[in-house]
Amino acid sequence: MAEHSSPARPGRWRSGAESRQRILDAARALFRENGYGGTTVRAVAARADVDPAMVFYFFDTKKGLFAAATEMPAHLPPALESIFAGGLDGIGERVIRTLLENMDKSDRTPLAVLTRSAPTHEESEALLREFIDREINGRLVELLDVPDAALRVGMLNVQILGLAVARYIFKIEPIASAPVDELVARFGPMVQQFLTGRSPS
Amino acid sequence: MAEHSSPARPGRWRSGAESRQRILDAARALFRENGYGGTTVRAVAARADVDPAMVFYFFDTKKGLFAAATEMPAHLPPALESIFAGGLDGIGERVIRTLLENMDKSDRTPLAVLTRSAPTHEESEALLREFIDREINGRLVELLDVPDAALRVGMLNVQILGLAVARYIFKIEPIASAPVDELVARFGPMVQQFLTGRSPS
DNA sequence: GTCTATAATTAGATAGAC
DNA sequence: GTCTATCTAATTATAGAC
Repeated sequence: MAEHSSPARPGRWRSGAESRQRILDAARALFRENGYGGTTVRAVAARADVDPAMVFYFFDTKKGLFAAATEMPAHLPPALESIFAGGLDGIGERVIRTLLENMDKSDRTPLAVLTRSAPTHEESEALLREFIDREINGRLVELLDVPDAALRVGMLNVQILGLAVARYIFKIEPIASAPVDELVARFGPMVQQFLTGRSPS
Repeated sequence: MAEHSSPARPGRWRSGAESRQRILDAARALFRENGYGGTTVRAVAARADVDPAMVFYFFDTKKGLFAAATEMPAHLPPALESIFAGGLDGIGERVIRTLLENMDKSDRTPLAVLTRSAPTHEESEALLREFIDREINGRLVELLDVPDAALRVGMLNVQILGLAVARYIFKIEPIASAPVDELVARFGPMVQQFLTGRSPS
């Protein structure tokens, strides 16, 4: 929480871009904590230390702010590349590690934001499902090339959502405090098994 | 959605208990869909086809309504008994089947309601964690009797939350539409393995 | 770009008639 | 037990000064 401390250009204390960024950061935090309905534009403005009217200036409507705040982080897709780059071998460990490392350090945690909030039921579903389908499921189903690939990938989705909710939203112990390596060691081989192991049927 | 059809006692169309029940049903549905902040007392009343003032008459405040609506269903604890009754043998299948069968038919789905909604961040955490800790984790940790029991049970929590979110909230396919038997066959042995199998460390 | 002032709406909650 | 009417406060959103 650094107070305004820009030494350059006296008389023009904050750039528009900085205000915009402060608003986005505040919005993401509040949407994640209180959901869409539970978050007010005024609260976002107060936390960002800007005037409520500025929020509408930049994002027009509350929904516009939500859409901007829940945009997927730019640095996640590159990380996803490295998951698939190595092929199926060891993909269980890689997917769990990539997920945890990104969500641990990310302010955005889009999964957490979306699970908690959403202007409406349908929009929330669409946003999250589209992202997971496009970035993970589709490519993984191709890679697996087995008849029950969809179900196996579905099981991975359960792990992703379960970890996100348990670790970041409800902070259920010991999952919330476990080191990444520990969780990778536990979940990685298990994921590897149900993705690439023989079918139970 | 049966319309008022009580043949007894003409002139007194709805009992207080019935109105109370209608309000609770409507509240659960809306809290689950839109969260606490996104649900208005007026909307609940409209859906229950009663006057908004009635909601306050029965539950005093919006929070009181939420507390009543998210009360754990009475028929879930008995079901939990049967999970533990059989001991560790086959407990993986039993816990997954019990969870799915109860949530599939329950209007209450406390997990779904709680994951989505909550008056505040902290209350939501407390409610859900307390229930899971008391009804599942504590007893299971005892039963396991191994040094890393807490982590193994934590992994089960991840499965429970992941299944709940994927199947009931975001309806991610093919998890959402898969028959219970299929999911039990997939998740059951996996759960059994990480609960009672040898430690990976 | 930023703020003041305020319009328009909607929320939770109460009083009291029936 | 149920409804009408209403109060108060807070919310989204806009207009316009600086």
